[in-house]
Amino acid sequence: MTTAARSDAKPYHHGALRASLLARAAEVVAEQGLEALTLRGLARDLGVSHGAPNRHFRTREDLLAALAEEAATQACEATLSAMAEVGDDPWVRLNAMGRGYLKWALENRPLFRVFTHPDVSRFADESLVARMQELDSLVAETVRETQATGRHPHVHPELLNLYTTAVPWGIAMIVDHPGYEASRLNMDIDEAVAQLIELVVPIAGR
Amino acid sequence: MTTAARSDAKPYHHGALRASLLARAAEVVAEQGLEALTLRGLARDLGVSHGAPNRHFRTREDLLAALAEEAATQACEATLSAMAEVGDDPWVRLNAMGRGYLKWALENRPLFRVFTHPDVSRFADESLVARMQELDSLVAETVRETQATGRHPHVHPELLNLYTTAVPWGIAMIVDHPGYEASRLNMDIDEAVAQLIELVVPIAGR
DNA sequence: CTCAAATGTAGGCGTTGTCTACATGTTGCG
DNA sequence: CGCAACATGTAGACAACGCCTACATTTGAG
Repeated sequence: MTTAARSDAKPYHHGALRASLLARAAEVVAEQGLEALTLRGLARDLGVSHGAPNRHFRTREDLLAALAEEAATQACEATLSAMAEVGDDPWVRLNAMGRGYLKWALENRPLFRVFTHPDVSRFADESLVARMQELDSLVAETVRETQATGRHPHVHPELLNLYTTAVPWGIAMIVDHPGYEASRLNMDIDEAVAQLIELVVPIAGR
Repeated sequence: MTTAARSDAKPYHHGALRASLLARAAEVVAEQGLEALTLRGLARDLGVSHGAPNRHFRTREDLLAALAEEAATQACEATLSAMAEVGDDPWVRLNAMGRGYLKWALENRPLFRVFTHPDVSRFADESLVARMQELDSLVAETVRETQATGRHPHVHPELLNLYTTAVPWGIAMIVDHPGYEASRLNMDIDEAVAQLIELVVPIAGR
């Protein structure tokens, strides 16, 4: 189908090739899986030569790392901004973080799928890993505070932390997995997210 | 014990190439990721020619499907046999299924990683999908029974089911993810699994 | 024993990632 | 303005890969 710019003469330079590569890459991963993502395929889709992507991503792994970076940035931002909107009660804060993270994951499935993909996060660079660990530490600290105020006091702290973080992660993964019928979740997304997180960090009486 | 079972001279036939391919493939996926899995690489590792794997798996996807099949079979078996060891109380049954599944996942991480891998389960054939859906139905039915006897009665049934299944899945995914320090979980695995599942389906007083 | 089926080998074709040399726009600076 | 450095895209090469076909060797049923 040769999607090249049919109208006028195609300019020598694409203009925004790096951003276009990232956008198209997220689409391809979401639609056909990570294995279907090829630099040459992206180049074809965007109407440039097969070597052009090399100017922006020296290797395929560099492209994946950039995708993961973008996704992780958004996920952190969603989690932290949700936290910033509530007060100091650790239960309420933890609940808000869970809702913010899960809602972002459900509303940005292509990007979520990218950065949870085991073969993408493997290529994450240092700055990304550091940022994710910062978020993990914040969550772990908040989990500790909830436990100190009576949440499952008899459970090993690391296990409680694992359980708490596993729920948004697992839910998003399952809903995102091929084979899950999205029709099962044709309810209001905010209500669904609230009900789900309430199971993990109940804040009904607060 | 065939004529040239083992000796200095390499026999013309490998003898158990199909099983060896699957075993080595699970190792490679676990150690280097799915992208590092190549048919030619497996052939080299096993000392056969690059075309030999083609006799057993016509395409690379066929190999992945066989891997997923093996993993799903084991996961189902672990879940169902755990369920068979307890009585009829749906809470106890659901708890046992969760423990059986999670324990299997934690003790068979390479295989678990294979069949939860988004680009592997994509290649699952019909029989595998059918078997997995059978297990899902059984879990969903048990979740419904627990809810009918007082477990989170005000939550949307599909959401409760999602939450319940997400926990073992998410925990195993997180522990399995690159970057998680396994040292955090240097406790008895049965005790850890029991504490985790108890958070989801408490059976303390039963 | 005979011979067909099963299994492994060898080579070829097209695609991919990535390197290098070259071409073409863009920009900073006198 | 002119022009040199730079950024970006093109084109060709190479090795590795999946997968196909032709051929070689072993196994096993009759």
